[in-house]
Amino acid sequence: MATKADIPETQRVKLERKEGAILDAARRVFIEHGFDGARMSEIARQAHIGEGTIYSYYESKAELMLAVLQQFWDGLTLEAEAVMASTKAEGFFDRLHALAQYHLNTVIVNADFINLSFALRRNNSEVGVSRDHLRQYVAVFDQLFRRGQDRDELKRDAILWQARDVFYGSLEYSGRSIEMTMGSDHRVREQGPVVDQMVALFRAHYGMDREPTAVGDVSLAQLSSQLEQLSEKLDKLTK
Amino acid sequence: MATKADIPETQRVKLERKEGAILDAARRVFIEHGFDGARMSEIARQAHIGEGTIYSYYESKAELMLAVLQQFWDGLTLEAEAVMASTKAEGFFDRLHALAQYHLNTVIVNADFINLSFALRRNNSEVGVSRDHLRQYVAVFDQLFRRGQDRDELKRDAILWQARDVFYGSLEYSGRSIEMTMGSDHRVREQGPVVDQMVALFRAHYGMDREPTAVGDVSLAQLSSQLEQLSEKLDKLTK
DNA sequence: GGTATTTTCGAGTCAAGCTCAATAAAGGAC
DNA sequence: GTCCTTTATTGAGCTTGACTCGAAAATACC
Repeated sequence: MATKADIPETQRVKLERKEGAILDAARRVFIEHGFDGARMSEIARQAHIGEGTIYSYYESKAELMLAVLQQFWDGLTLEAEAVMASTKAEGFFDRLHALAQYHLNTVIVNADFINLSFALRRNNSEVGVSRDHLRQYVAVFDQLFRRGQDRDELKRDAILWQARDVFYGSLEYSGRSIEMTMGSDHRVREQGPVVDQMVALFRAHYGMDREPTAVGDVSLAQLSSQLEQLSEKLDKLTK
Repeated sequence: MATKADIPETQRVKLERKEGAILDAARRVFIEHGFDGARMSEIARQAHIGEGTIYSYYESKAELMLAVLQQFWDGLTLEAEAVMASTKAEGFFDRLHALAQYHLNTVIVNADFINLSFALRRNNSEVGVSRDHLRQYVAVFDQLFRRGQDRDELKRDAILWQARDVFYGSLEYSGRSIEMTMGSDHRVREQGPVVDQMVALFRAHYGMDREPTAVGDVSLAQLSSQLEQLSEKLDKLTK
């Protein structure tokens, strides 16, 4: 098989356009019917090609789904980055709030795709969303968190991987709880408290202690230490 | 079809034994080959029955899988309760540590079953692990948490649902990270820090404020108290 | 022992993923 | 433009595996 570079431009473009049509049709059908419910014949019909043609682009139904999922995760990453870019507020916690809100909603709306991303690996050996795609997505959080540390809004000794696990893990779990306990209509109402509480947890646990009394360069800890030393001196004095 | 109560004891016992054999065989085959990879013929063979017989016990392959999953979650609940019962330490955080360790390991070892529990609902309409089974499992945590509040080890105003989401969600996410980034061999090594950090987070965020020895976490009230003690000492000295 | 009922069975049906030989389209040489 | 080579497309058919169903075996009841 010739590599892409060997094929003239027009041909290559045409092939990629067709591949895109297949991918679009596949995404629509997978979203509507799920993985098992989706028919290859339906995907072919919607892409205006023969059923056999799909198999000259993708080895199997599972690999086609994989391609759809990777496109999906790439889209999520771009959207998350867009959310970060469009957030007017500069502070860490405002941005975290925006990211949490976006992610929780995403998790609920796209629950089936997200589940499939992890379930596929099991069912079909060696077929799973690549680690890189997931890493790229969570990199949005990682960057935000590190920047928060640089700006002294977060503790320096905060552990990034734990914060990441808490953030994405808790929101995913909350999302599942929300969609399990209520119909698809009034989901939005319950998302607020979840996001607020998540931000509150981060502020309390990873945020810098912002005591209003810490005037100048003297911290409360230093004051406390000084007091203890003074107390010891007095103890010696009185004996 | 006659109900169970109408059938004489011997017959009922025999039928339930056969149903158990099917369930056992199904669990083995599902674990080995996954849902799609599992063949109904293989399950029938291992259960020493005809393939058609399965369908007089379970409507479909998906429903059989559902039965296996429910048995699986029931087992998890029992094990979690056993872990709580066998933990010698009475304190909340020691028990939480034990539960976190158990759950993280469970999530890693049974990742495929757990994923399938949520993925199945999507693929096959109306087929999913019942909310009750999941609720029963997380009830172990809920009970522990409430008891911690009763014993004044946890803040009274701590929000149970958030703690639950953080606990199970984060551990599940951490488990996925662990199994994605390393082979099946040395998983145990990486579980320690995850569990420790989870307990530390709970101690800091949900736990009652502790003694003033904690550096960097000194409240104004504590400083005030120290000052008052010092003042008393000075008073005695000057008399 | 005879009959009614229930349970078991596996060959057959059906549906869907996938293959492949035939066909069409495109590219290149002259 | 024509011939030939190479590549892309196609859908009828193959294969596989979940599921059905009529018949037979087992069981219950009298």
